[in-house]
Amino acid sequence: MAVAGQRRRRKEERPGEIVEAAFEEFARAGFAATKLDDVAARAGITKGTIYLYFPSKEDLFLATVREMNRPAAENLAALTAAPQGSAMAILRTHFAFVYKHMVEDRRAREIMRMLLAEVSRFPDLADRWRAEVIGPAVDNLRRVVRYGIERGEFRPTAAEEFPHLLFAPVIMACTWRLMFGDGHALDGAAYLAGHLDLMERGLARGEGA
Amino acid sequence: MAVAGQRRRRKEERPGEIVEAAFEEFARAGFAATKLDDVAARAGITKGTIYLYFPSKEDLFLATVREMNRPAAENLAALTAAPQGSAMAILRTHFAFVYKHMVEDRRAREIMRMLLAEVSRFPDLADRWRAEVIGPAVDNLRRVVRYGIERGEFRPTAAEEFPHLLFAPVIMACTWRLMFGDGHALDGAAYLAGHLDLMERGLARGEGA
DNA sequence: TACTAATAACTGACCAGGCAGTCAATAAGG
DNA sequence: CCTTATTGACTGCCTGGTCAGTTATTAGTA
Repeated sequence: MAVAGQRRRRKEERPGEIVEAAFEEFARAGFAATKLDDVAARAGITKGTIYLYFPSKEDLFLATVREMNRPAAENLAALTAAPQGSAMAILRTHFAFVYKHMVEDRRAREIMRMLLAEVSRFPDLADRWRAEVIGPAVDNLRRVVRYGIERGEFRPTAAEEFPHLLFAPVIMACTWRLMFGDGHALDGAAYLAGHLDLMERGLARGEGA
Repeated sequence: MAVAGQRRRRKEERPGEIVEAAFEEFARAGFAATKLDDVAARAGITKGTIYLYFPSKEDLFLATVREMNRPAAENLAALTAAPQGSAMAILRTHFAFVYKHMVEDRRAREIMRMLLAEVSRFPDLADRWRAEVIGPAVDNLRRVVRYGIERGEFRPTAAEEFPHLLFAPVIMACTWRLMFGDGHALDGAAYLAGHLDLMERGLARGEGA
């Protein structure tokens, strides 16, 4: 938010500032209800300036979602190393990381809300998201489950076909918080610990097998 | 969708038909992007008639969400009977039911989308939904878990504090389908079976305890 | 250093179209 | 023929998008 009054030329910083402001407005009100004048005001500029950098409201929205997704896609890459050691230990650190980045980070949550709300208007957005973020995440998780099974640490379960079952509590916490606000947030260490505990017992090879 | 041409007076049926049409339009486009002319056209009437029965677009939206929620709230009541027999058996029938009504029923899914998308515009909507639908569902689930623990069938787990952990795969399937469309739907019998299997092993009292 | 010219980032006033909400006129039905 | 459900044309506001003009900044000149 620039100081009012003085006019400045800042070709380099503008796009980022506009996207940042747009994210806040789109997350709050949704695509249709967001006014570009409000976005401009939040970025400390006027509506005309937005059109110097983005050809239309739709393009601004697409750019915003893509930009906000970038860190998720990048962080994901760090998780695809070849597994070694206890599979359960890998899952522990994996989910600790995922909670940090999907439940506690407001941006990731709001992206989910925006995508859910606007899929009908931007159909390819969800497809891209699946291809670039969610798909790899699922594959990654599946790899760890397989590794655990091969290693004799886990029994064979549907989690191999549907790693989503393991991931589900993350989405639940995410959705809960989106729906009922930070005040009723569900997570915290106890929730994660409970998730991991149930998962461990659910996956573990039985004592007598 | 009435036949075009003839004009009819149907005071009794109108509100229901309008709400039905409004649901389709709101679910498709969201609150802000929905045009009352489109709702009217879908209901086979004109915009003016809507205002005979609903004072504003916002009121129509509220009525729509409330109306679509009614079956969920009613069905829920059937599940609150005093538990008896195997706790796991109760959970099985419970989740079979819930999948039918939250994942396979398009309406329930779309309601979730609408609520998620419009919470910032209708803050009390989510609160009411929590108080009347979700809250009781969570309590109900918690009761079953407690019953299983008291009965010695389940070990004490975080599922007592967070029944959400058990419910999470439902939300996951729901969200997945909302996001990626029926074509990529995740559910089916295998998913539910896998969910139940992991849950059973996760909750079960260990062999040697 | 000071002054000028050229460039282009930025503004703000302005349309044009769209849509929520209104109401006098119309016609269905008893 | 009287009541009232329904219509559809109308209004006023709102907002995405435009563009001629303004001004910060840089390059060039003395």
